[in-house]
Amino acid sequence: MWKWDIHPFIAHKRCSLDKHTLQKLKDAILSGSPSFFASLKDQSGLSGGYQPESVVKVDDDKCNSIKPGFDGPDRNAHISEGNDQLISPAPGDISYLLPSDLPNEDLLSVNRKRSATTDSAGGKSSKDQIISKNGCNNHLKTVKKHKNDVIHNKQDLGGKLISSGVNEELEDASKVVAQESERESCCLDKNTHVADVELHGPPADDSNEHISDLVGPTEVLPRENQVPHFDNKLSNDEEHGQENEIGELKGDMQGFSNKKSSENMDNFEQDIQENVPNGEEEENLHLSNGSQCTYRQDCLATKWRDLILLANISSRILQSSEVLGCSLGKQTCLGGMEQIEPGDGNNKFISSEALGGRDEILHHETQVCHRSTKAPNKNSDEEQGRKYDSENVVGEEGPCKLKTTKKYMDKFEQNFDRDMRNICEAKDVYISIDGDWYHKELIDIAKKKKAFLSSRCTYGQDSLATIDWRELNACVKCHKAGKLLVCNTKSCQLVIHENCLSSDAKLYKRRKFYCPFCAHSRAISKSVKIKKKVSLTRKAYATFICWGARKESEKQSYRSYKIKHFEQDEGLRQSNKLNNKDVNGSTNDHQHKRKSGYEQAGHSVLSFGDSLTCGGKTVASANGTPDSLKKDKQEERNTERMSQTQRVRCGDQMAALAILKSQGENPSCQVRGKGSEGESHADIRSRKRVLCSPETDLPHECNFPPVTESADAKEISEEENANSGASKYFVRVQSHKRQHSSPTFPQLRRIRVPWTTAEEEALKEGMRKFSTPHDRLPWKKVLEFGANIFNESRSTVDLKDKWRNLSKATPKP
DNA sequence: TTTAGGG
DNA sequence: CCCTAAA
Repeated sequence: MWKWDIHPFIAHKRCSLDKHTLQKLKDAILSGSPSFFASLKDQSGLSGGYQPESVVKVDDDKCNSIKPGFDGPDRNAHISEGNDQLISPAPGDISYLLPSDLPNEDLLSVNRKRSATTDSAGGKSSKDQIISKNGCNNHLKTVKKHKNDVIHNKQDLGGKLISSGVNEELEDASKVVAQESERESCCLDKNTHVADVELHGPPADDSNEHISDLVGPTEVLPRENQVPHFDNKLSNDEEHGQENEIGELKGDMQGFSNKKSSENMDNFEQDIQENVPNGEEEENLHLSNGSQCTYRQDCLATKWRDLILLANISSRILQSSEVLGCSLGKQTCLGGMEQIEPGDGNNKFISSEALGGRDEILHHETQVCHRSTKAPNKNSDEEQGRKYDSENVVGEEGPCKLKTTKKYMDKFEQNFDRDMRNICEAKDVYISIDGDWYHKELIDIAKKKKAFLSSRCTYGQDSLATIDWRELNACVKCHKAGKLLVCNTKSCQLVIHENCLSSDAKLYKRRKFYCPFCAHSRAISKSVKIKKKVSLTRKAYATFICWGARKESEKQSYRSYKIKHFEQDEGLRQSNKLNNKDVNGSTNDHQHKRKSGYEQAGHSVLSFGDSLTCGGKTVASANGTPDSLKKDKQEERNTERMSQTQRVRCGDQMAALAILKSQGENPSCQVRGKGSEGESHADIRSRKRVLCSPETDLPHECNFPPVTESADAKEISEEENANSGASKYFVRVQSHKRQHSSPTFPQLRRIRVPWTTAEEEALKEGMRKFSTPHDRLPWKKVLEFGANIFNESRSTVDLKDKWRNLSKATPKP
């Protein structure tokens, strides 16, 4: 009996026995031999053998209150025996709050109270007042008052209690308890009591006693560990001595500590009041007030257990206080929900929700209590069953607790993970993209959502499991049906009334409604996408600048050659196929030649390719889409034509690098490319190219396919040629900025620019002017001479070649 | 860097 | 047009 709840017992008795018999039983218990109670105490460890008194007691109170119904009663009995007056009034009130302590007394006192509103003739004035005023409903309030009163009384009247014959043990325990209780206002009834005590002043013996009685040995320790925070919160005012202990515990439950004790208390009280059903109370009164008390106590105990479990879980899981708090609240909520009547339950829940955090817990507890009260009459069976389940869990010794806790924890984690996955999947979240921020944010949302949903679970369901509110067709917030907004996210089960959104409903579209969680995470995802796009465009921009800056110069051809070979021979990814097609059709000869050339050149090409792959991003770049390839081709060609100013290029390149760096790009790629190229290959020129060529630097993410010279190019050039002597494509930009080029692959071969007659004439003219017999032909001078006439793409080499061709065509014998 | 020359 | 080599 001492091990476990008295609930079942009481309930059973309640149902099976008539009032008279019950009263007898009560009396018997109350008048039970002290030794018996003493033994209970000893065994339970309440009296002091076991645990650190202070700490243990508090926990015990809560825990024990639930299970060791006996202890409470016994002790109470002791107290009550001598002090009916004192005890019955005040204790009775307290008993509601406190689980086990008062059961017996409660029975008596309560009965008295209710049956004869002014039962406690001997009771203290305060007590009497309370009782008489409030009756059953006031339990909570009364409790508070009583607590206060009790405290005061005890302090003031403490002598009475003591004198009344309260056990010294109790007193001691009570002291300890009181301290603890102060700390741990979290405890259900006790909380209120404690809180009151705290608020009002130093804990009184009475309160302590009650608490101590309630406390059970087994649970004391665990709870302490877990609950500490509560204590801290609540205990702000008066518990300094316990700070040490508390401090230890604090670490665990930070999440809980946030709320304000005062608020909590107030809410708690309100909840209690609200929760206590009048009718039920009356019924209970008839049966036995004591039983009610016990039930409450049990409930409280259950709550307590839940809290502990939650605390454990929370502390272990994620270390996120928020989550923990939520989960706790949730569990508690569960208990309350099911059997509470719609009206009461809803109100309670809402209020609790609004309060959140710690308040929630308290409320839940309250709810639970409430439920319990009702349960006996209506759904006693189910209720009891549930209670048992929960209680068993709770009631188990440390190890068991751990087990269950673990179990819950695991479950919780699983659920959480699942939810996270869902959320992420549903929202196409780029978790790993740009740093941790999004990731964290999304996870945080997921956590909170999870916690939120769990906090709405009903008692019967697995507290840690997620409830599908869609199926329930009930508002997540108010638990009522009606016109509900269903979150558009598939994996999201959130259903809520528009009115329950609390925040701007305008934010949410009715037709395509996303719950606040999903909406926010979606928004984040969007921002991520946009950000990604920005980064891409930025890269492209940088690349563009880079390219523009890049100097093609005469070596341009060289590079393109190289690249071409690279693509062809290397079979550069998919792009090759396309390119090959085009190339084969139009420029077979060239390819072959180039191929051979490539071989001769050595592995420079290969190395180039490697350099591209540096940073691991390159590979992707190789793979391009055909369309993009074509587009890019032109651009690239254009670009190449234009380049000729190295200095400019270098400057621009630097700028581009800077940009890339600013983006967080790893410039290593560029560096690497340079290094590897230069070192591994004898071909200086190729190396130069690599170094300078922005291509290497280009972010491959752009996915611009490599451009291959193809029939298209020819066509284009020809067309242009037809249009005008000089094609824009070939414009050699001497200014700093070149025409844009695609950031992709280097162009294989520059576009052929047919010579115009004007150019030919200029060439002839120039040659006439500058050529000196027996001297090297001054192509450079000629070029400069006709700079304004020659196509920008013309180089000295071109002039030479052209001249040669002209000479061939029209040999001057 | 400029030129010459082979392809 | 491209590429290499020599000056």
